Amino acid sequence: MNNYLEKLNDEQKLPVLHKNGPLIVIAGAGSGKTRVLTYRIVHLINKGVDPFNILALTFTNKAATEMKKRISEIISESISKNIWMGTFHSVFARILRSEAPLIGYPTNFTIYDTYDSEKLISNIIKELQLDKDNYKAKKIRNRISSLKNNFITVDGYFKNPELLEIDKASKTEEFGKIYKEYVRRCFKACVMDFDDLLLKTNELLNKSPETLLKYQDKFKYILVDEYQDTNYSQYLIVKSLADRYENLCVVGDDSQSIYSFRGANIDNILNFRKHYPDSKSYKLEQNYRSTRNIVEAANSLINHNILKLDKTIWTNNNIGDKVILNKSLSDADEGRFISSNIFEMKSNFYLKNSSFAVLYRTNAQSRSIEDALRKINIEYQVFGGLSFYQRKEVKDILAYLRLIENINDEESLRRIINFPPRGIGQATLDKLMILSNEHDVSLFDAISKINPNTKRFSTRTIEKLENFKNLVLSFKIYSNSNNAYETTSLVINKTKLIDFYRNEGTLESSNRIENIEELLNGVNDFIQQQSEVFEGDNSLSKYLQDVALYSETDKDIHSEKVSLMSIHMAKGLEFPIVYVVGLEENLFPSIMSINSREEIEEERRLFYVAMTRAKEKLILSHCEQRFKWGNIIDCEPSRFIGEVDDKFLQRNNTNKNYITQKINENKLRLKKIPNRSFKKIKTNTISSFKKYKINININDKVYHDRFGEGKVIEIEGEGNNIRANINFKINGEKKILLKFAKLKILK
DNA sequence: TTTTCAAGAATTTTT
DNA sequence: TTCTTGAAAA
Repeated sequence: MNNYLEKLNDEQKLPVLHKNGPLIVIAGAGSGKTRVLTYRIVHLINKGVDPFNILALTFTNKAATEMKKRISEIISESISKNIWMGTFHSVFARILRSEAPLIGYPTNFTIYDTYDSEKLISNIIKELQLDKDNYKAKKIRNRISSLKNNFITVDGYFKNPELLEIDKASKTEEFGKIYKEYVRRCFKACVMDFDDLLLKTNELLNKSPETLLKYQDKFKYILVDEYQDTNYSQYLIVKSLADRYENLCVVGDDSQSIYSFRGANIDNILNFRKHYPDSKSYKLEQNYRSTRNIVEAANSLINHNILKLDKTIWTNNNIGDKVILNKSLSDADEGRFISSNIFEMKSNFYLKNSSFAVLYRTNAQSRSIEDALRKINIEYQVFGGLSFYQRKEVKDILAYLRLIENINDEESLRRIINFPPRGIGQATLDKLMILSNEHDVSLFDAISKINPNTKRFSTRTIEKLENFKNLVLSFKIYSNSNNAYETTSLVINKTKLIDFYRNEGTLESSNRIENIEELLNGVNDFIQQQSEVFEGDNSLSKYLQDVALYSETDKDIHSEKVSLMSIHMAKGLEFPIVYVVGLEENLFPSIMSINSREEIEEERRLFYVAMTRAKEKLILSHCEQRFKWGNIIDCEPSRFIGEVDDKFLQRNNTNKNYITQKINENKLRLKKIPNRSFKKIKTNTISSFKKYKINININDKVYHDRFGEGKVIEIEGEGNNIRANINFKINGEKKILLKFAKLKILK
């Protein structure tokens, strides 16, 4: 045990040494917040607190892992592993896994993500025969989510005249009906959505005083990171758990509250002193991360916000370069500026790709940056957007797995009952739904309730349904005595999904096959990890639990790649060189937020977060025109640019070749750009493709790993789509995408 | 029931 | 532009 207290400055030491009772730490960007949390936990343990009695709630799983690692380095891993640490969602999912029966749920409940919930809601809207122009599934889901995050149940909704009035005014009088049915269906399917993990935890703690007491006694010390982004439900949970001992430590920065769309309530942090009158308040104001220019530029921006706690962030660091402000003609131009700038800096300062991050307001903006980086072969990694686990083929296989685990899961069943096609269409599904309501059983169990005499189903259909049922049941039995990897392999083999995609033979299906293989590798990694953990659990059930709460923020940053991500995703991270792109009105601040002062303030905080990610250099960028849905749109510079004090800015005037660039760009646009509708996971396949491109000719004899020996008949397509029609000796004629095929040319 | 095709809609951030 | 949805054809 080294002397950790020496590694803290005076203002950091105070909250670490604070003994019992509530405390709040207002920690400016880059002020060593994680360090304080880490050392406070170490200090508590040092002073005799049992690690079993500590609960630390973080914003991402990665942050938890990171903190655990740091603690392990100071004290031993055998001690630190006993601390409960994780996101609200994962910690309380874990608790619900054992306590769910107390609120009528089984322990093997499935967790729905946003997409699943929306699907279910849109089904309900259809069933209730509501006008879908008025009742948009997405909006309804958001509304349900925000009610749940404010701990307003269905009953609470119907008892609240104001809420009813709102729905009446917006012509969605039936909202309550949808909410009620949604909750009923989730319950019936043994499903919780993200918001339920918090809402049901509150229900559990309210309903069962013994359970509340049990966890109050267990978690004698509670620490909450990123407190500014907690919602009301989370506030309630923390409040009930901390009620007995009041050893609650919350850390956050009101200037970095950026999740109100997810229910985050900045009042939680602003009113902490009111909620806990006996609490002590500490401030961390010294920034260790960024140069003085960056810190002060960011300060000058955030000073435009009215709603904030009083604090002054300062730094002892070097003054550094001024913040660069770039103006480009178009989004493509902006991409080119960034890629060439990265290239230049890399060679001037011997930097790794991982020193750079490009941050944007919306995920869609990554494309122009990706294109530009790809063109000059700079490796990059995109975070967020369509994540791996949201891809169709991956979700399909997960749906099989989830159905195996929880046979009542309605959405998973709907997803795969006819995929790959087995002749069970909408009409059959509708009838099955009626049957399930009649007998009050799940969709899956409704199959067993079919009575051949009632003639609702044809014999042919009954047979198909029976086959499906038996297939799933055989998977289920197999999974009881086999691990997650073996079960997943079995599912992939028996459903012949890879063959299904192989037969399609398109570039897209090749991509899908790759992703399925990637998923299988992921399951294998999981098995490996579990084998290294004491009493590891390699069951399907454990795997699904892990996957449900995995998020893009948990993804590792690759040391040889430039990071591309939304600003939201960049929270908590830092990079030597940061580009913030698309600083234009209606984009940043978003067009959705320009109508209210509060929302503009949140956008400003978002920009503040973006700026303070940078350690050495910060480059801001905006364009005059942007390509959007096939149209060119003129863009005004963001109001935020003008709010950064000019003395910290240096305007970039490198774009001398405006006109030639514009002409070239238009030429490019006229040329049909190859279809890029699928995002790549592995960026390196592109470069390997280039090598193949030229090598193959008609009449070449080739060897393919799967199909064996064959002869090239024709070559067609362009760019990424180049395909060779090959006649294989054993497998016959097949179209192969050169981008992915590992072909050997035989002499 | 499945496949195909055309018209229409959508554009914010995520556990 | 790209994705979704719905109707018509097979």
